[in-house]
Formats: sequence, C-alpha cells, structure tokens
Amino acid sequence: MNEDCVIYKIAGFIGKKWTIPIILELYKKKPKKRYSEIKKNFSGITPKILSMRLKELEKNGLVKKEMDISSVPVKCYYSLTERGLDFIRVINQIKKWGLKWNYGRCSSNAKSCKNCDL
Amino acid sequence: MNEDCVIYKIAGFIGKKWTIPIILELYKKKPKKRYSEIKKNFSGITPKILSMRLKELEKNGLVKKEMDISSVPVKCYYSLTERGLDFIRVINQIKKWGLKWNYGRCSSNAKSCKNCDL
DNA sequence: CCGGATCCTCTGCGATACTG
DNA sequence: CAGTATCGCAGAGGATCCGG
Repeated sequence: MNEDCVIYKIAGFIGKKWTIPIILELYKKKPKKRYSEIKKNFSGITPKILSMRLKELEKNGLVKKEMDISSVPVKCYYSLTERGLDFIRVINQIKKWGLKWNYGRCSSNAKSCKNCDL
Repeated sequence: MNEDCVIYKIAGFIGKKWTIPIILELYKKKPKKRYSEIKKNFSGITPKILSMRLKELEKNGLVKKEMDISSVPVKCYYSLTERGLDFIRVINQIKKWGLKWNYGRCSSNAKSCKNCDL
C-alpha cells in the first residue's frame, strides 16, 4: 500500500472524528468563526480535539486561521479556504451516494444533524 | 453530533485502513476474487484485518460473498455489489479533488499504487 | 478567552499461532 | 483454504488542570 497515495491520505483525515462536522460548521452561515463559537456548537468535543483538527485542516490547506492581535484577549478566526470550499462538493457526493442507497439516513430534523444540513 | 448521519457513517468506514484498497482490488480485473487472492495482492495485511474489512463491507452492502461448498476446501468468492460499484464513482471524486489541489500525489508507477490505479 | 500540557483509557492494528 | 484466538503496542480520543 502506498502511503503517499492521494486517496489514502484524504480518506485518512476524512475518517477522523469531528473532521467533517467541523468543515461543515465553517461552511454554514457565518464564514468566519471563532474557536469558542465552533466549540459551543458541538456538544461533546474537547478543546484538545478541536485544536488538533483545526491544525490538521490548516496544514492540509482547507482551513485558514486569522488572528486579531489588536484586542485582548487575542481573537482567532477560522474559515474555509478556496480548497476547503471545493471540498464541500466532495462531501456532497458522498452524501448523495449514501442517500441514494439508503445508507443510514439523513436526520428528519435538520437542526439536529450538523452534517447533513448542507 | 448525530451518529446516524449518512456522511458521518460513510466517512467512518472509508477512513479505516485497507478499506479503500480492498474495494479497488475487487474492482480491478477479475470481478470475483477469493480470500487468498486478495490477501496475496497486498503486502502487509493480516488475515484478521482482511476478515474484519470484508465483513464490514458485506454488512454495508458494498461487497457480496459467495461460497462454493461443492469442493473441498470450500471456496469463498468476494465481489462488489451494484452499490459497491457505484461507490467507485465517489472514490473517483475524492481522487479528482486531491489531484486538482495537488494534495499528495498519484504514484508515478501505477503498479505500486493500488489505490490510484483506477 | 484561547488554547497548551498532562495523564489516562480504549480501540485499531499488527504479529503469531491455531482450527474446521 | 479461510478464517478465528490471543497477545501486545501505539496512537486516538477524553478529562482535567494550567498558562498567556
């Protein structure tokens, strides 16, 4: 198996817990969100995991971090890059496949499903 | 986070090691492959993991298992279902995104990359 | 307020040996 | 041949405390 393979690498980070919810959270409504805003929109995520995922996504070029040092405390804003926005299309493809084959289900109540609410 | 969510569930099994290579292995050339055929085409996979993955894929309806009891020893054939074949399209979408944004690279030598050799 | 650092648990994966 | 059983490790993820 080739570790450098595109597909393998992408599949690797997609599968990590919270990655997709975070991407979609940054896609919805406000384009820029602060760390605490993201955090409060997820029940159960720990600061460490959120930090890790944001860092991974930043490293992979899907998320951009901007800091506002003018104020105290420093405010950190996270948003999707162009690359990250384009990834939404991929997520939609996955979703379409899932719905087509009745794999799992989309929550009937959109508000309760942060993933499917595209 | 909604555990039943389509996207989350799919992302969950995509990300598991060997899942995608196995799907693609069953896609290439011979449509039906025996357990040992799959195994020998991957260096490094253990029988336990291969069993687990095949069972997961079967449970998710992407892979179909057929047994030939007429002969001894029993021969087990694995192949993609219609649903599984349709999933190849999703994998291709992921690949396209990756190549478009130069995320990782496709192995220059196709023989060494079981993933990208679509 | 935004995280970093630590500690701990749990499971995914691998190696090896064994069985119907 | 087609798996299962057992063991062990490393890394992911969670809980909690700490610092700029």
